[in-house]
Formats: sequence, C-alpha cells, structure tokens
Amino acid sequence: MLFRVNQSSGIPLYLQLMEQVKHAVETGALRAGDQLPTIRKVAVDLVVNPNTVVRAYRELEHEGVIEVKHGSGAFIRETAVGRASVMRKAQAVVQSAIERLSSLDLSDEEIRRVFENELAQARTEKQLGKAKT
Amino acid sequence: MLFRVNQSSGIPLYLQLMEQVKHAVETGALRAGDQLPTIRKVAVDLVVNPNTVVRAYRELEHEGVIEVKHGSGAFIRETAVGRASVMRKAQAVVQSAIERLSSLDLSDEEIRRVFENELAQARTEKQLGKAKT
DNA sequence: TGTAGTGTATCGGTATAGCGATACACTTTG
DNA sequence: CAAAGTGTATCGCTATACCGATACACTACA
Repeated sequence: MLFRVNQSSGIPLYLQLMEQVKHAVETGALRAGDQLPTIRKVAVDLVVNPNTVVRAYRELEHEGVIEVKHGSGAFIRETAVGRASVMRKAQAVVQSAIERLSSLDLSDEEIRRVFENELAQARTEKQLGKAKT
Repeated sequence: MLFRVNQSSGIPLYLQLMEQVKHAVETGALRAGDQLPTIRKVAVDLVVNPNTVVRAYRELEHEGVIEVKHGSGAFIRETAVGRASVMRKAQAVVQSAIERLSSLDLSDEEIRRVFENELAQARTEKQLGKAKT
C-alpha cells in the first residue's frame, strides 16, 4: 500500500487517505489481514501530521473497513473484503444511471441534487414502512 | 410561495430555502415570471436574518433559477421552468437506480460514495474525450 | 524487563461557514 | 421629488473543520 496526497486539491487529506484504502480493498490490492503502513511512516512519507493519518485510520475503523490494534498496527478486516463484489455490482448500476442522466444534458450539480433528493425520499419511505402506526 | 425552515436540522438555512424554491419550480407550484416573497418578508416570517435569505436568492440567481431585480423583487426565470420536465425524467432514472442499490443492502453512505466515484470518473472520461492529444 | 515499534490523547492555531446587526442604494408610484 | 418598498453591502461573532506539535500508552520481542 502506497499513499499519495494532493495538498492543494481542497479535499481533506484524511479523506484522500480513506479513499485510497477503500479503493485498494475493492480492487483487491489489499486483502483481509493485510497490514496498512504505520501511522508514522505514512506521516513521514507524505510530510503530513500523524494526527491526520490517525483520523483516517480511525474513521476507516469506525466504518468497519480496518481494525486498529494499539501497539501492533492497522489491518484490513474480512468483512470489508466481502463487500468488494457487491460494490462492483453497485458500480455498474450507478454507471449506467449516470450515463442516462448525462444524455439528458444535466450538469454534475443537477445530478447530485436529484440524487440527494431521491436518496432522502427513499430513506423516509423506508422509515414509514418500519413505523407501526 | 410559503417557506418553512428547520433550525435544528443541521442543514444550513439558506440551503433549505433554495431547495424549496427549486422544488416548487419542478412541481409547477412556481411558474415563469412569478415573484418570490420579499427578502424582508421571508426574514420576518421565519425569524431569520435578511442576509440568510439574500444568500439563498443570490445563489439561486447564480444557478439561473431566478432573476433578482434591485428595488423590484425576485422572479422565476423561464429557463428554470423549462428544465422541470427533464428533471422529472432524471428523477425516474435515479429512483430506479437507488432501488436496485438498496436491494444490494448498501448503506446511504456507501451509495453516496459509489455515486461520487462514478461521477468523478465520468467527468474525467468526458475530459479525455474532448482533449485533442 | 527494557527497548523499539506501534497507536493514542491533548492542546492549540488557522481558515472557513453560517448567521446576525445595521446602514446603504435602487425602483416604483403617487 | 418624496416616501415606501425592494434588494445590497459591510462588519463582526461563533462554531467547527482541518491540521500541526508534542507528550503519552500499549505491544511485541529479544
């Protein structure tokens, strides 16, 4: 696992790191049990504060992608790898949807907006379905 | 046009206002030339600072949804209404995609992530297509 | 058991988002 | 041309996001 980071992209560094780990898992570059680079190593290599790497790792742990062991290191979790195939199917669905949206001549912003709207609506409908009254 | 606002939702007030205007346009509740409520009126009704309404209106203008005339008021633009039908088609596309994604047992966060990934990828591919080299 | 390697916790600084208070400027209408 | 109704501009406050410096704590292993 080798990290790269763009200081001037405006995208938070810790998010860039998270993204790269997730992507590596989905492509198979990282597999269950694999150890991630040391927090310090990453920090030194990228000339970044250790805290920034800590934050990335902590959130990845919170999302269930990795397991962080105090004193030992950070490792890819089995469950994370299991989702990789599902993710590939999801990608196909999303890709075709975006193609159709692009052909409607929508801007990225408009696409995002429609998407967020429908997502919110789907969520509330699910909530209503669960409710007992 | 009647606004509502949720102070404790965490969603910025000016975004809530923008959302409601856009939605009203898409549903036909607002039509080309219709005047939006006065900045002051909205501010007073919702117990909100005029600046907040100003921001919402300004961004809506920047997005081409409304036209703001100094001293006169804010009005829905023709072009904005024209997009409404396209938006409805887009909604259908997105909705079915989200349904399929939900059946894959993805969380909202995961859905967003796949979506943003594919959107970014589609954009870069479009760029490559335009490039001459 | 101690030392090197690992993650963790605490504090602080800077930039920015969001919102409010208030004074200003344009336009319509009589 | 004046008054009422409209949008505009400027300033400042507060919360929070992001990142850095530095000291602490756990674990593995010789």
